[in-house]
Amino acid sequence: MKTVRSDPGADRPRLSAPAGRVRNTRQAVAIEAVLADADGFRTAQELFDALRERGEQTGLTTVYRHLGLLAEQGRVDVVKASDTEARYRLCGVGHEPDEAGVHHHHVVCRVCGRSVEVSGPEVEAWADRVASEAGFTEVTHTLEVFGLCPEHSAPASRGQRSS
Amino acid sequence: MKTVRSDPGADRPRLSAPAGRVRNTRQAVAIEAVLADADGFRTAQELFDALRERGEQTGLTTVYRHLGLLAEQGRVDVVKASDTEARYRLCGVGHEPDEAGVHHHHVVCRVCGRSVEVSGPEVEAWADRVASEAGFTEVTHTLEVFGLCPEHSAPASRGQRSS
DNA sequence: GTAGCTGCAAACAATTTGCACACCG
DNA sequence: CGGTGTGCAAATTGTTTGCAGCTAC
Repeated sequence: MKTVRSDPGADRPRLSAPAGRVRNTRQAVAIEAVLADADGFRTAQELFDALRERGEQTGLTTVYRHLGLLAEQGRVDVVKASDTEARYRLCGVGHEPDEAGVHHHHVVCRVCGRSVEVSGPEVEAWADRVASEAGFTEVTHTLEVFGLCPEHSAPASRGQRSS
Repeated sequence: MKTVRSDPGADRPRLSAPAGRVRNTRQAVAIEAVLADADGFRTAQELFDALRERGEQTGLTTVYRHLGLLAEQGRVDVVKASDTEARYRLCGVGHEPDEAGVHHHHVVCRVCGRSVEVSGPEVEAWADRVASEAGFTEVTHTLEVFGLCPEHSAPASRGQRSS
């Protein structure tokens, strides 16, 4: 299972590199860059691959390490698309050291991994309510929505698309 | 040479062995039995262990096999409590070959694994709505709620989380 | 009697960790 | 320079698969 990614224009302008507390190493910047470049969720392997395309021979280990670090800091969101596949994505929302990020969820395209960030107060409330009704406390929840983005939606009953 | 299987006669407590398509083997019955006995989510390992306690020397492989089979048939629900841990639980709701089961979610206790089944039409609707608004189709979602059941909730100490 | 189960061990895939070396600051 | 970041390879873990024998029907 190899996703053939033809990334046209592998040229990447220097975007922000606000490492913060991590050393400003080439790899750290590259990883955040490739993460920022992908507006969808990607697996560590995909990121590693993308990194290589850029000419950055980063090690898979390092990718994982930074991914975990970023996730811990709340700078990336993680979803588990399948049993053994975790997908990461840069998260631009506030992430105070204390905050750990605002609670939100994603609608992820099953084909391209592109995603939309959504905050659903109703869902939070619902989860809290049903759990409380059952006598549960310290309620947390995980929620991910998957689907096909407009670009990859199969024409069902509307007009068929030529391409 | 395999394990000494003390099978005095054909002593088979038929609790619920409506396998349907699986052979009515001792292991199949035992697995469903132990699954039915546990009213909470359990890992394959835990089930395997419980099986042993009953004197059924079932192999871990077989447990996984039946678990996967049952999950495929919609007779068990699966939640991924952690990255690499899947937990299974018998599900009593209808499961037509076409239906694939009624969509529902669970509130799972982080301590004992006990769970409550909940159906949240609101959430389904919400997920559908936000996804549609984003132009997504073929929407599916995964949602699990974790917490502490009344039995494991701290009655006095309210501020338990400090980290 | 035969095809489908069972189970042990080896295979697997994603992720983590140990350890030696390179680089940032 | 000092310590942190890096990377290769080996270790881990939960789950799957191959294959020979056993069992249900």
